[in-house]
Amino acid sequence: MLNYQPTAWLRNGLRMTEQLDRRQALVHAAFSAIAEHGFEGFRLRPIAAAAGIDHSTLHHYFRTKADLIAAVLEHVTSQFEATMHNDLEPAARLRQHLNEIATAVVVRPELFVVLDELDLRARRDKSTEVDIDHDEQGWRDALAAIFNEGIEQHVWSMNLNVAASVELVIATVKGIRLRPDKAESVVNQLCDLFSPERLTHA
Amino acid sequence: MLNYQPTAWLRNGLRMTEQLDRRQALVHAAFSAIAEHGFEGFRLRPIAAAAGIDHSTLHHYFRTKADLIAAVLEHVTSQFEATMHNDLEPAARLRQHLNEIATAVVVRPELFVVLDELDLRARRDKSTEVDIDHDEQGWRDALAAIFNEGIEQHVWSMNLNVAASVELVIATVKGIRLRPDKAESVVNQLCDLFSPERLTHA
Amino acid sequence: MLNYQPTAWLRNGLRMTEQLDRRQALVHAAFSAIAEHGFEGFRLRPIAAAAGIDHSTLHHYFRTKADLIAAVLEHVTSQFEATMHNDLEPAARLRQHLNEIATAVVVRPELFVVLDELDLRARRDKSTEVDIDHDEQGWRDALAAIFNEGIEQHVWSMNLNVAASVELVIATVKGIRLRPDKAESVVNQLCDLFSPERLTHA
Amino acid sequence: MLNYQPTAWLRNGLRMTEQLDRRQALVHAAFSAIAEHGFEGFRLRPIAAAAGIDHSTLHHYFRTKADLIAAVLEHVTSQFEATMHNDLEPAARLRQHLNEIATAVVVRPELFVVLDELDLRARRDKSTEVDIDHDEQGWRDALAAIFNEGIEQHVWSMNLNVAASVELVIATVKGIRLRPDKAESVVNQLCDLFSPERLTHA
DNA sequence: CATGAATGAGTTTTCATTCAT
DNA sequence: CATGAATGAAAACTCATTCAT
Repeated sequence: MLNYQPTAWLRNGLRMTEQLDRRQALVHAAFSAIAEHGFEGFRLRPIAAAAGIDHSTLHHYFRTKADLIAAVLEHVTSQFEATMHNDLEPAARLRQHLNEIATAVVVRPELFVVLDELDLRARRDKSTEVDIDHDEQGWRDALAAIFNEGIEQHVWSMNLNVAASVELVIATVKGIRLRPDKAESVVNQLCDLFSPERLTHA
Repeated sequence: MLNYQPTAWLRNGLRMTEQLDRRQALVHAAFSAIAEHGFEGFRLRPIAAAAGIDHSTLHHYFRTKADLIAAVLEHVTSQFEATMHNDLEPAARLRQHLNEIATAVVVRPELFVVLDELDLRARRDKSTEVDIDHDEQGWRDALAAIFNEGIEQHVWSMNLNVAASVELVIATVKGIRLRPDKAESVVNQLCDLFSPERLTHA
Repeated sequence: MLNYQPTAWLRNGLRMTEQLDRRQALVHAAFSAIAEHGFEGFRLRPIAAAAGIDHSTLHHYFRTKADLIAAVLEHVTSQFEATMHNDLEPAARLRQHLNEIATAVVVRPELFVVLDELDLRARRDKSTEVDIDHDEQGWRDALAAIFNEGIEQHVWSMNLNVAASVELVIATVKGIRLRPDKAESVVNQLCDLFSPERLTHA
Repeated sequence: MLNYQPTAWLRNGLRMTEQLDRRQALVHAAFSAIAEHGFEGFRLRPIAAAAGIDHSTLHHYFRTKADLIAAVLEHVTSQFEATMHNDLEPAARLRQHLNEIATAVVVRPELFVVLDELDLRARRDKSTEVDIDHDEQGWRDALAAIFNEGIEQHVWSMNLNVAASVELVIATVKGIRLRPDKAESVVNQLCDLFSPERLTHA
């Protein structure tokens, strides 16, 4: 049961499309181009054209191609200020969080496509790696908090390997990013496996 | 508990580096180049140079860049004739299979890096998509067989969503592909969640 | 009796060689190259070099080779805004017109060489064909006007096949284009055959 | 009234298609390729393929591309051993000859297309020029004979400029080569202009 | 005679970037 | 800010030709 009401982080994304200055227009055009053609086919001229300016003018806003890519990366990570619902109990919070992600994968697939391109790129580009890692750490911490709290509240057994569970969630989300049609069922299956009724009895 | 003894499929892969003709040399060079620089920086001249031939001779073996990429794709997928241990009981088979993958991610990370590049590329290139999908379907079927057999043998509850479980496993593996250091703990955590002692009591 | 005073259309052509901007310089260089080596040996690099620019800069002015050829074609056809001397009586007008062409063949043979190359090329290139045909139609009409007027004024017999005569003139001119040394005598011979004193008595 | 019965020279051409050895097959393939794509697009590989051999084997038969072209030229000129009907009176002979050419232009247009390509090429290639000129000289002589005989027999006035008339005929034929649909009416018009009834009275 | 492999010089075209205006 | 012009390095690909087998 996907919730098509975009959450805070998605509204944030949509709001950006209004009142954007030229710099933002370029970042958006670049973002879309990467989503569509990947970095392999990422060229500056079409970006400038999409923003309605000459391709040499683009260099006024971004000195080099790398600078533009950095801006796109920043744009993408800024979209992931996910809202954790701290009022919910841990298991529900995990489910809610994963469902929001699944929804986002369906509603804004390009965001995840570009993220994947950046993830792959991070292997060759240190600065990309740093930014991505920083962003990911926040997520990692939030997930760890859920599990730790759950263990504290005896929702989950003390034997639960928190670090491994966090990485499992992250890996699953990353693996499902490019398959929107399967996102919902996969996160549900994962939540079911983490379901307290089952695990606490173990 | 990583098993550093490469399995059949990995030995196969390693054996390939000996006694290779020119065509294979080119595929290998291309494979390595993609592993290192991704498709973004994938150029033909260095490939030819690495194989010790003139760049125009490369076109004697592969008419176009796309042809070479197709050969790389084939090379990569041919490495994944994973051995399923059908003698083991389902849960152990799943664990064994995932452990082998985790091992492979550590031992031959480039294989998974290139696979990831191809996965991303498949979004823009139909023929890549077809080949990848075909390959993935075999995997999907093998995993489904594990779960179905497990349910039949009452290892897992009849309520287990087989399709979703299969996709969860696949997503997890894909998500962990680029993080070798976390591969083992993540697959173990996933296997634990699928562990019969827990699920059958639910 | 060649008249070496270039007519309006030739002067126009000669004037073009002064004060030309880069685009024109490229068209001129291309024109000369085609005149000298034909399309068979027509390469872009020497054109750029002749215009004193890098060969990549050429693409700034003409996106493709075909674009440059189109510009050459336009340049060539623009040289043929032949002046018909409507004040003369039909037979004299025909003679005058053909003499001007004969003169031009001698004075600017390259123009006719390139035209011939384009004529042959038109067989394989639709857009070239369209432009050439359009240009030729103007000529055809002007010639038809001469003959029709001549018949009206009883200079020529009503039995004169106008269409065939027009085509005969055109064919003759085309056939003589590459033989400047024979141009004068051929057009004179043709005019003599069309000479009224002879034909009206028939 | 075109005569669609091929004359000796055409039958000759058709006979060639039977019992041809590999060398001839290559020449034929080259001829067709030039007819279709001109020298601009004339490549050896497709020729070899059309003859069913490897492209390097082609060099066994023709050391260089130029050698193959020379063979094509020879093939083409060999097709023009036009039969002059010396039994006819001069004017009829001219008409008969031109009609045969007009027919040929319609029946075997490729022959004339290639001839035109060669004509243009002769401007840059001395050996082509020599062969073409030699061939043309035979034609020139035959035409001159017609006119001279005609003058002798008082068919045409002594004032007729034989050389100019010969060139006029040649120019007309060359000019009409690429326009088969107009060939008949043009040669008829030319013959009419040379018609004795008219000219002798002048 | 036939071929597959190899080459080297060359083709058009692209693209990020710079710079003068 | 904005642009058109220019560049240089490089891209993929082509092709006539040679040579060993």
